[in-house]
Amino acid sequence: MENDPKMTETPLGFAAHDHSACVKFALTSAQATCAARGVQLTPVRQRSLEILLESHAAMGAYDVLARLDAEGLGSKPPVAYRALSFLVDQGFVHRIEGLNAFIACAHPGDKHDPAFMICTTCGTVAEAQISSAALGTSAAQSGFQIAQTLIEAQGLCPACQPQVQP
Amino acid sequence: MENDPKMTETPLGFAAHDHSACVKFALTSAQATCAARGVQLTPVRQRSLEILLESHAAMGAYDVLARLDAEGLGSKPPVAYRALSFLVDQGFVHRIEGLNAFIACAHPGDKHDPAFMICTTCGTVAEAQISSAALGTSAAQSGFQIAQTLIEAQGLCPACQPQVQP
DNA sequence: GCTATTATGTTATAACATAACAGGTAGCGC
DNA sequence: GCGCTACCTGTTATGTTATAACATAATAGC
Repeated sequence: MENDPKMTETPLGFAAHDHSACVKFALTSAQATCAARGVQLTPVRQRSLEILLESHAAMGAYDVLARLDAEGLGSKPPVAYRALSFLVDQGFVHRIEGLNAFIACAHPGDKHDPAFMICTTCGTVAEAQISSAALGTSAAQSGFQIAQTLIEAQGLCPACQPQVQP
Repeated sequence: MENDPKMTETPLGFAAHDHSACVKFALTSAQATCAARGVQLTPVRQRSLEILLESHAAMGAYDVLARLDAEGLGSKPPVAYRALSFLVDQGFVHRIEGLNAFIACAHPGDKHDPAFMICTTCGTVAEAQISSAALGTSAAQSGFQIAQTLIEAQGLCPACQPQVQP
C-alpha cells in the first residue's frame, strides 16, 4: 500500500512518478487505440495490460497467467500468450528477449522500436529513448534491410549502484 | 561439397569469404587464448565450437547437441549447455537472445559486445561492427551503469531482398 | 599417491511456448 | 429469428529451451 497516490517509488526511467496517472493514461490510450483500429480490448486483454502496468518491471508470461488465474480469467498458457501477443501486436506491451519477459510500453501510441535498460540487481526495466542510427548506418553499408531492432542493456540502475559517498 | 576451397558461399557479413581459413583462424585463436588463460579447450568444447564455425548461421543448443550426440560426445542437454556456456564465457561464441541460439564469434580475441543483423528469410547472421554510443549516452543521462549490451536487428540480407531490376 | 579442482555423465524437472481443435458469442444480412 | 461469419476463449497435448542436483571420472599440484 502507498500512502501518497503521487510520486510513488515505482520507477519509470528509474525515477519516481505519478504511477496511477501513468496507468490511467496507458489504459485510456489503449482503449482509444483499440476503438480506432476496430479491435477489441477484451477483459482478458485489458486485465493482462493492467497487470503489466502495475509495475514497471518485466514479467514472465506465466507470472501474468498466475494473476489471471487467481482472478478466474484463464489458467492455461495459451490464454496468457494470446493476450500478450495481442498487446505486443498493438504496441501496448514490449517483449524483452533477454529475459523472456514482457513489459508495458512506457509511451504507447506511437509505433517504435524500444530500447531497454535492465537492472540486474532489482529487475527494474526502463525504456530508453534512443535511435538506432549507428546500427542503421552499419546495416546500410552491408546492404542489410532492417525490419526491427532489439536493443537491451543490462547493468545497474542508479538505486542499485554501490555508493561512493554514503 | 565445395569445388573451390576459397570464396565459398558461406556468408560472413553477407559476403563470400575464405571459410576454411576463417575456421582455422578461429580455432587456432581459441586454442591460443585457452592456453594463455589456463583453461581447457576439451574435445566437447572444441567440437561444439567447430560445429558452430561450420556455418555462420545461428544454431540452437539442441541442434548442437544433436551433432555432438551423433559423434558420441554426449546426448544430454547439460553437455551442450555447459560447452556453449564455456565458449560464450571465453568470448568464442555469442548467444543470440532473439533466436534462443548461438553463433561463433566473427572476430574472437578481443572482448566486445556484439551486434547482429539477422536475416528473417535465410537465417544467416552477420556480426556488425558498431558502437553502442547512443545507448551509452542515454544510459549516462539516467544514471544507469551498463554492464552489457544486446543489439540485434532482424530484416532482410542483400541476397533475400526482392530485386527491383532482375 | 593424495587431494583439490575441473570436467563429464545422468536423472529429473523447470520454464517458456505453441499447435490443434472445440465451444461460445457478437454482429450482420436477410 | 436464422444462419452465417469472424473473432475470442477454453482445453488438451505437446514441443522447445534451460537448469538443478548429484554421481563419476579425469587432471593438476603438491
